[in-house]
Amino acid sequence: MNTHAATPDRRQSILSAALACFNEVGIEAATIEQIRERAGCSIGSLYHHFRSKEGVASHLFIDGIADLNAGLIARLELCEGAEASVRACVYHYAAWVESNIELARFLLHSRDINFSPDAKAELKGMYHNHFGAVFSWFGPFVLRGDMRQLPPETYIPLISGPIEDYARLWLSGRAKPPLSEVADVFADAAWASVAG
Amino acid sequence: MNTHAATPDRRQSILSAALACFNEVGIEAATIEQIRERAGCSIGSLYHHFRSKEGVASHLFIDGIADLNAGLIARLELCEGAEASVRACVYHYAAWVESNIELARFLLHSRDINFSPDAKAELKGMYHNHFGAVFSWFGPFVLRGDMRQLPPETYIPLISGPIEDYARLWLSGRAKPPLSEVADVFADAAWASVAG
DNA sequence: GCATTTTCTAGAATCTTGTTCTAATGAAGC
DNA sequence: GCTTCATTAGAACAAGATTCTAGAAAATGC
Repeated sequence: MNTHAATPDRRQSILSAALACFNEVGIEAATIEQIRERAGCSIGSLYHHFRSKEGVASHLFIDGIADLNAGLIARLELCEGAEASVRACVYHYAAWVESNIELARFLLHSRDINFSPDAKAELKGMYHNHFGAVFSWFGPFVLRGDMRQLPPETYIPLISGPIEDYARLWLSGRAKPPLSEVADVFADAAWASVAG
Repeated sequence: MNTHAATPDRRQSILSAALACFNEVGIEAATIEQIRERAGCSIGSLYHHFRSKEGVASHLFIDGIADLNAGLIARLELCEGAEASVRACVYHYAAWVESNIELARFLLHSRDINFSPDAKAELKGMYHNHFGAVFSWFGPFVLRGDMRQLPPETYIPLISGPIEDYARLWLSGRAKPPLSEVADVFADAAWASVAG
């Protein structure tokens, strides 16, 4: 019996297994043993690739946020004008959630990861860069008067808050209409709330 | 030495201690020992009052939601007309968070409690009643045309999503202006998004 | 009042589970 | 063939959640 094959994607299989386990029972209740079994690896292997259970969760979280954010920036750069940009935030969020359901469920469900100092720093840096990019994209629109001037911290809740909240409902099964079907409603509202 | 005095509010002191611990380090990282020490009780006492650590968390969560919801219903009943009612949702949320900061932090931070089947059922019932009450309050406004007709599941995200999102930012220190200062912005947006 | 039952408290013992440690395997380079 | 390094395995360990037993306070019945 080949007791251990150095599968190159062992790392990925651990992440997938962990994602499934976390979504099924929550991060805390998911045991290393469950993840190990599902990934078909040993405890040692798991701890070789990740510092800890939280480490696996952090990775999933950070990679997920990074992908979501990167997609938004890429999409914004194709937009012309304030309204298209604001609406793009909503549509991108909706589309991303629909094509990354499991990951989205994890991201939206788990605000409670005990990040390591490293992970915290990385996340903070990511947010800093992302918000920097987003604000320098939208800044000119505000200066030009295409968008209303509001307390800076309110733009993101106004634009993304509703679709994010709806996504949580939808992912948990408490709302039926798919995101793509209601995205227009939220895009309209987002634009109305920040239009100049 | 009096080894144990049956303090009548032992229960409450456990809840307070747990709330503080949960907010400081998260539910998972908070240990029973920390909670026990802070509450000044024994392990046995703690487990006498609550089924488990999750049981304590569930109680805090359920009581918190119940208070928040009850306050909204009470406030709605003082409102005249659609706009006042919609704005009241926002203002009530803002005011409640500002006067229940610790509890709000816990509620908004912890979507990840491993509720027992009992707690799940109770929560489901609570939501059912609450949404029932809210919808029967707003239903007439929609019928009368004072409010736009939209997919039913979208009203709550539209009205409460932004202020809730902002509250999370504010509670985590990433937004400075207090809720009471920005509540108007969100109330305006909420009304604009559902006005008939 | 006294007896009894119920609620509450205490802390040791247990059991689950996250993490560490040691050893062994395979692949790559020399 | 030898060395080195990444990877895997699983036993050993430790931390912490939960259970268990026993005893004290309060409540209840008489």
